[in-house]
Amino acid sequence: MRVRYKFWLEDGEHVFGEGLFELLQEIDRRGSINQAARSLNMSYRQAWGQLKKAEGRLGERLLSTRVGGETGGGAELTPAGKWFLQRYRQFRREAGEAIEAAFQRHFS
Amino acid sequence: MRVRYKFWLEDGEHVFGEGLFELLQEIDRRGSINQAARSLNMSYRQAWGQLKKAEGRLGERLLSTRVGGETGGGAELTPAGKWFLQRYRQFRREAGEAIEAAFQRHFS
DNA sequence: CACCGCTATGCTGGATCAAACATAATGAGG
DNA sequence: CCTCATTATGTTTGATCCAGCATAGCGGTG
Repeated sequence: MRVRYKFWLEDGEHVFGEGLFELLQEIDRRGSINQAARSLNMSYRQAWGQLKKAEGRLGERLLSTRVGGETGGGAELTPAGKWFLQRYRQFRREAGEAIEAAFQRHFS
Repeated sequence: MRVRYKFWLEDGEHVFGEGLFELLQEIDRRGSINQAARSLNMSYRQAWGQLKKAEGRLGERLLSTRVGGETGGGAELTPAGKWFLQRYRQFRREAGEAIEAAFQRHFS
């Protein structure tokens, strides 16, 4: 038996969660939505939809994108995107550890 | 912006979570699945299904039930049910508080 | 013996959420 | 001007979960 969990940020509606976190992280690393999506084993369509929705709800751009050109185009995080990514990474780590610790204390 | 979260216990599959917790708590308080379900604003059908599934996966009875009689019947927690209820209540509180605290630290 | 409140289940239609498919457009380079 | 990798969307199909309806049986009580 083990504990599972998920958390996310809301502002009325779902705004930022695990999926978006991993996606941004991978885009930051690889420089394109497409490659990030593939590396996370999801479709470009899905990744793009998630990003679009989040940006709409945040009222803020997370990515700046380019179309065409040598590499076909690409994406990189805006300052707001980077801010979220880092904040969330830290939060996520601490929250996850706390949950695991509480689980250990009470079960097992 | 606020944080939302859920957690649950798995043993391969989902075994015990928020829904079941509230349900057990209410059954413990009221002495019947039916009344517990109504007070939680869910159908008896739904409550019963949840309980049944959980018991199946745990391989353990959480309730002992009576059918017929003066009050029509009723349900009360087995020792295993009480054990889960109390453990989970404590775990849940601590985990929730830890998550909120981490959220405060990193956002807001 | 009819009634009441409860346990105990089956079934079916809807609703929501994800996956798959399709297509347009961009801009550097051969 | 054609190819290539990418952004950018619409649409459609499928799958899965949830809600509501229906029904049966039990055992006190009036």
